[in-house]
Amino acid sequence: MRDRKVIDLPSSNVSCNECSLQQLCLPQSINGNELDKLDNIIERKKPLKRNEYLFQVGSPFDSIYVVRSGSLKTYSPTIDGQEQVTGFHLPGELLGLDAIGSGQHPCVAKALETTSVCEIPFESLEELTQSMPTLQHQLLRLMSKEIFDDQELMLLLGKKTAEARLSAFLLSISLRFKQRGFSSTEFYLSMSRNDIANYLGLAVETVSRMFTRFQEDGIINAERKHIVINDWDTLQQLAGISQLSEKEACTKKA
Amino acid sequence: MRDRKVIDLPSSNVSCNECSLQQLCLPQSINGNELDKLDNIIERKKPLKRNEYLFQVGSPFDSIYVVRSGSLKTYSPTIDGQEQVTGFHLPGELLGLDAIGSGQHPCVAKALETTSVCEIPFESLEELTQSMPTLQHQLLRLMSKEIFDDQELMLLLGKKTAEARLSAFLLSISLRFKQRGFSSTEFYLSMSRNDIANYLGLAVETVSRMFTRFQEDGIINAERKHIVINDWDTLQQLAGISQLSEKEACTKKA
DNA sequence: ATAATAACTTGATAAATGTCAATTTTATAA
DNA sequence: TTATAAAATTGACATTTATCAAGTTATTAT
Repeated sequence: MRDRKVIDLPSSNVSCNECSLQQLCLPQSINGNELDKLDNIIERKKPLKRNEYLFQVGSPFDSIYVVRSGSLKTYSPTIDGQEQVTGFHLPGELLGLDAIGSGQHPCVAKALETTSVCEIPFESLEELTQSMPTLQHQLLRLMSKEIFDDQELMLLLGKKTAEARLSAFLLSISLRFKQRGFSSTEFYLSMSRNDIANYLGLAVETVSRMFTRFQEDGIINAERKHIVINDWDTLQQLAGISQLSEKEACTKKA
Repeated sequence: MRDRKVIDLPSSNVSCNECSLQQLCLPQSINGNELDKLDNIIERKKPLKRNEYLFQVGSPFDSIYVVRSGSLKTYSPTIDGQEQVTGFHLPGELLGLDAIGSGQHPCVAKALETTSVCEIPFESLEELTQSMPTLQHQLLRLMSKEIFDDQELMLLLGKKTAEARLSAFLLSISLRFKQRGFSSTEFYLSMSRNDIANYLGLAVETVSRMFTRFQEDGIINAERKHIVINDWDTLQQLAGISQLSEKEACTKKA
């Protein structure tokens, strides 16, 4: 996938100003002087290696995080020792918004590959939003989007067949790669089949079978984590969700 | 249930100051002078009758809403003409937070009974939060809580048996009644079995059978919408640990 | 490079839940 | 009130997906 990227992912010390993720991130639609202020409160942490944790369940909530490069999964442990994967997080996406209410992280965030993040201390961010209405608005928008996205997933989990779930998952990933300037038809999945199954509320075996079937039907090519989408239209039909709403929610500016 | 209520639900023209829902609502932890300011931007709408709409899919987003009395359901139409119920909303709970991002309501809000709401124009609210850090913080907290709650539901839909889903649903409703000063062990459900099934990602028939089984096992008394919870502990066990407790429950009775 | 481990795939079987159909009960409207 | 429609329940059956088991392929560590 690396050779297919259209934009460069920000390396560890680039400022918001120079960051290619600006349009997907908090800085969207804030400008020069204000951007510098935001930039000043952001801490750029040293990259996480695969399987390292960004935060654990119960960790005190101090900051929200934005993925700069790489990817993470978040998951909540259940009473009976299982895990429920609640999301995958690609560059430009926020983590930790679910902890503001309680002051503690309700889930674990674990790097799926070498991953670097920006840390945004929440108190400073709140102070900053007091004098920057556009920043506040952007924060609210991003939180709202997360609520909206979660509801889409609820719909998926509640109503859809295994086939539709995997289709929707692949389309979602594809779309998000596209928004980040990568190919939407060929990419590497950083998460395991197990993670995908868990996220979609299915057994690993079911997911594996679906991958095989999609490949047999010529809809995709899947060689382990390397995915090529051959037939976007069929995939959308199978997913049975409105790609419209998804696009609008992601690209439209309020 | 009406004769069991501990607090009075606010009637249509009571101010935030006098409102019994203050501690569950946006005003939480803001005081006198500031409360008046919030109070001033809030519009108290005339009550909705059963089956009337608060907003429709695609309605422009101008305001968020707080339930004063009664209840609503929100649902999203799917591409194939189905509906997915995304939530039930009791007094003190917010609606419309999922529309901030796109500027359009992605779901329908429909009254389940005679229902009155406070309308809070979002622009005014954003302005107000600029000078009221505590109000901003409370808004962020409530949005965060919604994200958190949605993730809980995702977990339910992804991982749990029908038994666990209905248990968790009943416990959730019970808890929310309790927080509002009503009995947590005896209440009326304002939503139909169909709505519950849809919300939980189950067939109506399955929900109906579960109600019957819970009743046979003495866990609850369910006469249509009138619910009495007899055995809270078992219900919690069922909600938490699906596989194990399920077998116990089966051998216990059958 | 090789062994050990983890991830993935595939098949057979079982279990849970959905679907269809019929009936009863409750709610709504004439 | 009675007629009509809607909601809820129950049973029989079908289907999807989970589970169990085995084997294969990749990844990691020695």
